[in-house]
Amino acid sequence: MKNGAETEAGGRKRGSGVTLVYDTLRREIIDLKLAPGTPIDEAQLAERFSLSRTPIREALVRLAAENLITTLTNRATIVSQIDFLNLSSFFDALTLMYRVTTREAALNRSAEDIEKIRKLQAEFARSVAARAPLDMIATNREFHVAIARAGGNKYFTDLFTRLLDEGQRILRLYYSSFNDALPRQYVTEHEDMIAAIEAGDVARADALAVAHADQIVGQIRSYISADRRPNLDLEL
Amino acid sequence: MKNGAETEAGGRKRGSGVTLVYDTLRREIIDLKLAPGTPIDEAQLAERFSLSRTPIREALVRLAAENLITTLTNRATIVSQIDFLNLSSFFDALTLMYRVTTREAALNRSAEDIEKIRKLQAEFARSVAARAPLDMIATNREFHVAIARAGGNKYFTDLFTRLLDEGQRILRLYYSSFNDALPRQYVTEHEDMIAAIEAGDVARADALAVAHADQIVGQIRSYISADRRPNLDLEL
DNA sequence: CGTATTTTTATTGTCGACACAACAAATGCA
DNA sequence: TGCATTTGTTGTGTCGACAATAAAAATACG
Repeated sequence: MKNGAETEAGGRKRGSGVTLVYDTLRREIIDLKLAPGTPIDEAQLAERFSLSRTPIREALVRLAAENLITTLTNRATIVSQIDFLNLSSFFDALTLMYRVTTREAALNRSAEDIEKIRKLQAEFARSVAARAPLDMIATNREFHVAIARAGGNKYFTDLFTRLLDEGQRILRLYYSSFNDALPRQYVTEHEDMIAAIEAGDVARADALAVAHADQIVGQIRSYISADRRPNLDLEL
Repeated sequence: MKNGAETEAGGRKRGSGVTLVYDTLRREIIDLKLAPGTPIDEAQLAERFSLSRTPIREALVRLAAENLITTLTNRATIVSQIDFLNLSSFFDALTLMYRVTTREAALNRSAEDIEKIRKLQAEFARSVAARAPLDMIATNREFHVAIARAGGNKYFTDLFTRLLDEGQRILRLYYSSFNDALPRQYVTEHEDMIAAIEAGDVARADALAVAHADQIVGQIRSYISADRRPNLDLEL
């Protein structure tokens, strides 16, 4: 082994290499370990994972399909830029999906669903208490995905997950630089949502989802206006 | 040339092969020329397009990412089954996106948008008049995508397009077997929608979208209950 | 004759090598 | 010096071949 972080080789099963590369890169991109714009070199990755370029390429195609990387034909492929120009569109979409998934959950939740959601909410509360923004973002995502799953509509869950993953990068970008004020408020909002879902109170679930989404959107918006980064990161 | 339909070779540009294969297969799958469950043979496609298996494979990965084909590891890859079990989830999602995109269009439409929409509506009307169900389905799709584009939210447009493409297969499955009663009613509904969008009447646009979606969903539902196919096509 | 086991076969997953395209550097010319 | 042209470099796109795997076929065994 050359060094801990760079070498991930070893006897894997036949189809597993692609998945490993895909999962690893995906995580690194979402966690902003690979900054937007970072060039991706196939040969380099091939060496890192002790694979040929073919499976690497396959993983990259999948990432490109998710719009996590951008391939400039015949030239480079880079980590996709975060699209600050369409931010309000994104927020609209996110808010809508917050609402829809929470409503559906209130309609269709089962006892096991509630249990799962509670467990994830506990994790979320722990992350907030520990003032760990990165964990908070991750557990918050899991919490809402669990709610979407409880709703039982795979199309909604799918669309929502996609949006959350895209948003993950935006969230990390801002939360990680402003980690003083971790919003404990979210914890109680989550508790209220669980109660509304468990009670099957669709209207209340909806209202809470709106409030929660507005909360998050407002917070990010205030970060953005307090920051000058979006103006610098404009795509060219 | 061996025969007209199977050979599509010739001097293409470097990166274009993958796109061609992807587009071609995508269309054939959506048009049900390749029935759900049809096995996909890489070598066979390689020969058909006069390419090596590598670019074919890349196209297949992209189709798999869109859930149009299903790859059974190490064994076959087949055209994805249509998911009749989650049909009502699908209809819920479709209805929601009909509403949202039509609303947004009423808010943000420009004069050019309206022009484009009208042009596509004219095509749609022609297809209905010509009693050409396949054209009707295609132009209907384009009509609604244009509305979504006019809304200006790329996330909504993207999600909606994805749903429409998935639905395309369901629509074709039923419309092509019941092509006696081509619903002329849709044409006037479309006209009303355009009027509401142009007038910026969000509430009316929303109501029309709901009615339109219910219309379509109801029609497909009645086809399904009049048919025994869904019970036969259960996945195993 | 039916079942378990081996062999064959078909097809995928992976590899290393090469061809090509775009950019960068170097060179030639005015 | 300023610009056009050539050459070099880097990294992608494509290829043909090989290895692994799982189903089907063939064989052995009760």
